[in-house]
Amino acid sequence: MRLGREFYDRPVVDVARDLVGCLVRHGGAAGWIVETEAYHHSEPACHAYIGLTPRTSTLFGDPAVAYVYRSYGIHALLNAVCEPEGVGAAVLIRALEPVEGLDVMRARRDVDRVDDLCSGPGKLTQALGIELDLNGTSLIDGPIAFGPRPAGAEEPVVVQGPRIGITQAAGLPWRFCALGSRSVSRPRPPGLRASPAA
DNA sequence: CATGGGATTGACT
DNA sequence: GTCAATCCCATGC
Repeated sequence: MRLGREFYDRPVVDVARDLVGCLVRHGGAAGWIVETEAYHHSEPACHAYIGLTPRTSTLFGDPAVAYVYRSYGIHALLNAVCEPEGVGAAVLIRALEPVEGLDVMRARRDVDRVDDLCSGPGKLTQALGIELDLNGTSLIDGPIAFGPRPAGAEEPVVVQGPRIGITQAAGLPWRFCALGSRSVSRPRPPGLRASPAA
């Protein structure tokens, strides 16, 4: 079962929050989303901020499509395009908790520890076998599948904080994490300040 | 056509 | 904590 087009055709921050706890499947492996970030063309951290170019055409296109791009020359990062056509917005999938196909993930990543398989945006694409050729493919009937949290599964406690690894618009609290997951890309979840009494 | 920067990771001090 | 690796593509000459 997959999330429908209407799930993505909404404000991108809402989609980012609601994706935490959902399932991603590709290449014989799957994991629960435990960390996401929202990006929107109105703010400078988003690739779509510069406007419509060949690179950003996926972001401005139909929702329910995968936006995959290369970061730092090395890593493929997976996003789900949101909001109506003409709005450049997407949710970056930053971390998963491995659920299925652990052996395939280990073979692709060449690491053993479960917590290291998908605990970062570049790691999870490698673990799932997602590369740039999947940019622009449909999330409705394409190779990458996003599924809902199973009925009856416990709803994750989602904490919200500032996005990671960016310099522009760093103050926007558009990052969402499942509280308590050991697979988030940064050890300390946002909102949990290890603050001794001041 | 040359250049520079980036939504990262892993290795090393 | 620091730092290099390395590819795509937007921008500028």
